[in-house]
Amino acid sequence: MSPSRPNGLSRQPRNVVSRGIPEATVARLPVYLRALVSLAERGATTVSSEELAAAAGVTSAKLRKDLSHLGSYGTRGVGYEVEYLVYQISRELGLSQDWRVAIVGIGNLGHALANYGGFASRGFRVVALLDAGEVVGEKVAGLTVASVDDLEHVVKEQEVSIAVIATPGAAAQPLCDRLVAAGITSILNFAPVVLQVPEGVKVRKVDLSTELQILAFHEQRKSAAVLGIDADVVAQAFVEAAQ
Amino acid sequence: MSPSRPNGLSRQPRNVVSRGIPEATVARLPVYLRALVSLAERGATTVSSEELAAAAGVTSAKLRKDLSHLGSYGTRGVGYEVEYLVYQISRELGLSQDWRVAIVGIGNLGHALANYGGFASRGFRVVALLDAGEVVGEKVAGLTVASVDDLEHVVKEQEVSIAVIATPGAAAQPLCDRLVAAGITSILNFAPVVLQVPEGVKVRKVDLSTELQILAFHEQRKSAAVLGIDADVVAQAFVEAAQ
DNA sequence: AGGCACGTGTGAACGTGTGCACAAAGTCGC
DNA sequence: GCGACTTTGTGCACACGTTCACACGTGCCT
Repeated sequence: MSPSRPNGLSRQPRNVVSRGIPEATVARLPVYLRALVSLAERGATTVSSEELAAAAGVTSAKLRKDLSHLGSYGTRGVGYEVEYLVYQISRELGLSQDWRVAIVGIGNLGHALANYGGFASRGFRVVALLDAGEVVGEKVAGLTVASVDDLEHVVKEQEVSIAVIATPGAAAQPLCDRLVAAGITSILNFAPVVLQVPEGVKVRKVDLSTELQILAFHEQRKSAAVLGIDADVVAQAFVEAAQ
Repeated sequence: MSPSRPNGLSRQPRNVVSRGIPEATVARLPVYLRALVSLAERGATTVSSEELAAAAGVTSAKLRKDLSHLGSYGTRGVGYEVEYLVYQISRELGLSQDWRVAIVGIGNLGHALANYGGFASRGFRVVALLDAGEVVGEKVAGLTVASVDDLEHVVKEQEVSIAVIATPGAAAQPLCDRLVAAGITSILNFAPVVLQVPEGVKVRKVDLSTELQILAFHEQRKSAAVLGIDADVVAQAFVEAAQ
């Protein structure tokens, strides 16, 4: 039964990517990028960590540490050259190439996503729309909606590398399985379910009601705090009253 | 010059709320809740940490630790009673009360959000839609779209406690300022900008292209790894070629 | 040319989050 | 009722992330 194995083996850091860049930093790079582009449009040529941090909503120390993971792209006593930094972050995020995106599920949200201009702006091109309903055959945002029956074919034909799932919850998992089988390894999921995928497939989830629930939690705490009430005590009383 | 002050003072933990519950745990509670409701619909009355964890996409140890922050609601040797746990998590998240939500910006995304059924399901009620364009006066999802000119009035009249911003980037900050001035302290932001808000106001951001960029980063790394190439080396060569 | 002001890059300390492994606590069968 | 089995709740160790504070590089001014 071997009660205490040494088990110091097979430990691979999963949150740190390759030889570099912590996950938390990666998640912030897009924010920096947007802030930089915005600054560039306003004509700025250099920017200090303090300024950029303010624009991105983080502290300057965090920003500097994040950027230091990409290399030493700043100049001491001056700051960072905006254009050069835009280039470096874009490159690191892989935005030099064009990513071909398919949207699965053309309901309200799918429509909105298809028409959303923000995709094209930075390296993302929506190349396929898929649905199972009456929308099939219609033109949406310049593309004809294809049937999910042809999913495998469309994915291969259009060389899709990222899929966006915007279906009702029940349809998401089966479609996800088919996408994975078709070779997709990056999925952005808007459906309110936790997708089960094999190792090597990356899923990111965007969930509206989850976000609202987190806000509600904090809002509730605030209300209780204003009244000078310990929320836990209230909760306890509530439980007892309910019993 | 006092080279090393002890400086252990005025340190208040900001990520831990009140007397309890770590932020990371709060972010997962909605996921557990959904998994539990789904299980309940399938007729389950009790569930083990192992099962629930699988359904929620986390490890069982993490789940147990998360739930332990709410109290001891499980039974050793058996598991958790599904219905009771649903109740406890709902209560903790503040879903016992109805949250009144306003959506600002009724474009493609605003439409989709207004029609999204997932809101009503758990304590969230959309009570106001606001826009500045031609949509004003139209009926969307059973509500008449009001003008943003009346924002302050509508917020007060409808007792809005959470605002959702779904406008273009440029409009977001001014509207945010007005919402905050009108007393809103919880905002869900879909606009592609970092909102600046005073202390005490909680903003959560959902950003489609940010998510795609994070996926692209990992996808890029994967491609390079498959080819047996160190991505950093490629990047370096790329930089040199560009100079 | 030399000092000075400025701002980056980073080592070290701290706090938060995760994973392991097991004792405590409960149930079920006999 | 007692023992074997199951599963929770948690102490501990470690990994990750953030913050602090300052040395050092860079440009500017005299």
